[in-house]
Amino acid sequence: MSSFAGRMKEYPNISLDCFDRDNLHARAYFLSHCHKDHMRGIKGPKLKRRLRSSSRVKLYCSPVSKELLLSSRKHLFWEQYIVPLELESPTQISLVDEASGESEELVVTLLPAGHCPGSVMFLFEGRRGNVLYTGDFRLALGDVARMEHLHSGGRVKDIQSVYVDSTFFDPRFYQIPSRETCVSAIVRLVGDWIARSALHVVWLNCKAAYGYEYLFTRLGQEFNTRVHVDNLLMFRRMPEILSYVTCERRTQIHACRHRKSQQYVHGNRLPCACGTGADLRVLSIKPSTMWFGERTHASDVVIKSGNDAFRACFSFHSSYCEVKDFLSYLQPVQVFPNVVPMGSTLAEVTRMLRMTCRKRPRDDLAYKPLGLLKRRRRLATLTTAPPDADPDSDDDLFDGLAAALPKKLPRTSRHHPDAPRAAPQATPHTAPHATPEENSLWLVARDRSDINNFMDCTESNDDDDSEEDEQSDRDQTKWLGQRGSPCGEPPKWEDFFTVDSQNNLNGQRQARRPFSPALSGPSSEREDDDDDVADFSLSLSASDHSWQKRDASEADEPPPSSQSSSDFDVACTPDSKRPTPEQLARLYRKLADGDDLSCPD
DNA sequence: GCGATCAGCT
DNA sequence: CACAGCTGATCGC
Repeated sequence: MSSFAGRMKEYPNISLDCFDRDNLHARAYFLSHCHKDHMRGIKGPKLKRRLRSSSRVKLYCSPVSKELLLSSRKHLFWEQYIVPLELESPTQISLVDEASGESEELVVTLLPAGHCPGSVMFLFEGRRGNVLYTGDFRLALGDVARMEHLHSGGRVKDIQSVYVDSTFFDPRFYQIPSRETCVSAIVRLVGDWIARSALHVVWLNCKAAYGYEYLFTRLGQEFNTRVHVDNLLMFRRMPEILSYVTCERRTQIHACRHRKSQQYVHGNRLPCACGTGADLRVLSIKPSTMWFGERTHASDVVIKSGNDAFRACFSFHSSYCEVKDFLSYLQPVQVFPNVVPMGSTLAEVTRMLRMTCRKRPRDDLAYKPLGLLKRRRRLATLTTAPPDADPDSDDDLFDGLAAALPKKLPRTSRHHPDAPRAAPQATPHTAPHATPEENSLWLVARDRSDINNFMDCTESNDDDDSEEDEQSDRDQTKWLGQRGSPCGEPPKWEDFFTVDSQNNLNGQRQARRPFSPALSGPSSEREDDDDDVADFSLSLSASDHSWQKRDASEADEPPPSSQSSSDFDVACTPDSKRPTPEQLARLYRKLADGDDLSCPD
């Protein structure tokens, strides 16, 4: 749950995801997505008065969030104040103080966040630096490198602060199975069950208002059916979702809810069939977050939790590993947590986030040639040499550090804070479906952040407290220990998927109840919502939604890598090229021999 | 009567 | 495996 108070220190005249208290005086509002914990005060009477007395204040959000927000009558008063912004379209905004007339210019860009329909991150660029507010997000490893608007001139933008979704920024939540793995597991579980008979139905015990839609659409596609939900109104302009959900109860897949859902399902009845004695076999699936430690061998993605009941892994938020990847890539000057992870403290999460930051302000650090490490600077695909570096000087070698590094570890220079930071070019960090060879190179590329992390931790010894040193040591061990993969050995989530239909789904027959015709009667009080949809068509962009249907041409592509939790079609970094197999083979030979990698072939 | 806040629950 | 959100009790205006 977000505990972000609404304002960023760089731009205190705007408020994000919070609409009460001090935020009542904001010159502009931003809504990252339509979950209630990001809408505090959004329908408050004080805010309504403020809006009525202002001619300039607006609410900026994605077009999908606008639809979702306005689908509730309580929020209709916002309609004239909402400015929907397309994703990845930088927009200049004037923040005007209506009393004094003073104005501040700001450029905002919405980036896909992968949390729920319409969810976005906000990148602000203005006089006080570039600041990224992530809202809630689930991005896979490497996604950040493919976001064009976080780069400029082929380099990562200089980010002053990131206000980050730290829900799972705790090593306990080190890895969470990818979105694709989880959905595939649920699809298989559902398929095994509903194939048994027309009376075998599935109930998805979903909690949040939005976020499960890509699961519904995937199930709808797989089984050529629709998922029964309570209300369609909010999706009326979203045909990609709408065509896979229904208010008609006569379907085998349900995500309907009822105040006493749990007890009805225990009685082998669906929430929508409460009070009837339908002779159904209901399989209950509760999507819930499952996580695995750094060295944990991930177990099942679905777990049997009772008679005809399963929990299935599902996460709206990035894992520790994914958040760390995100921040290590951006290297902001500061990071602030939006959430205190369960069982942690604000101080603890803040301390851990600091380790992903640049260690010194860009203006304060005089560049030190990195000696032994500097040669890696010439590995053009991975790093860019600082402009003032002398490539032939062997002064100021990090001898001690070099000795501490494993001999065969691929080495790279640390980014000079003033140096341009290269966006990945040929790094398969950006390749969603890498071959084994490409994957290996990707691991090399990943080692850049791993080693930077090592360097950062090592260098922090002289200016950080001893407690932090201990943590740094632990992190060094962790990151070096898992070399070969961004998160240890690449987990093959597919291998851990062990829904054994024979063992798990058989042999739990319960006494059947008399079938009730109620299920085939009028489907719902709101069933005619189905008719409301024809005259709208709000297109969901591919980069905005993971449930976007894939082209037929993509059907034969290999499955995404194990940690690619996001299914977004984020554009590749401009000008990137894939290395040829020959180039890769040469590179691996050199790596294996510990050779200098910088010499061109 | 309404809103804010919190505990309890799922 | 812990997210997101509903319900009900309590308090203040």
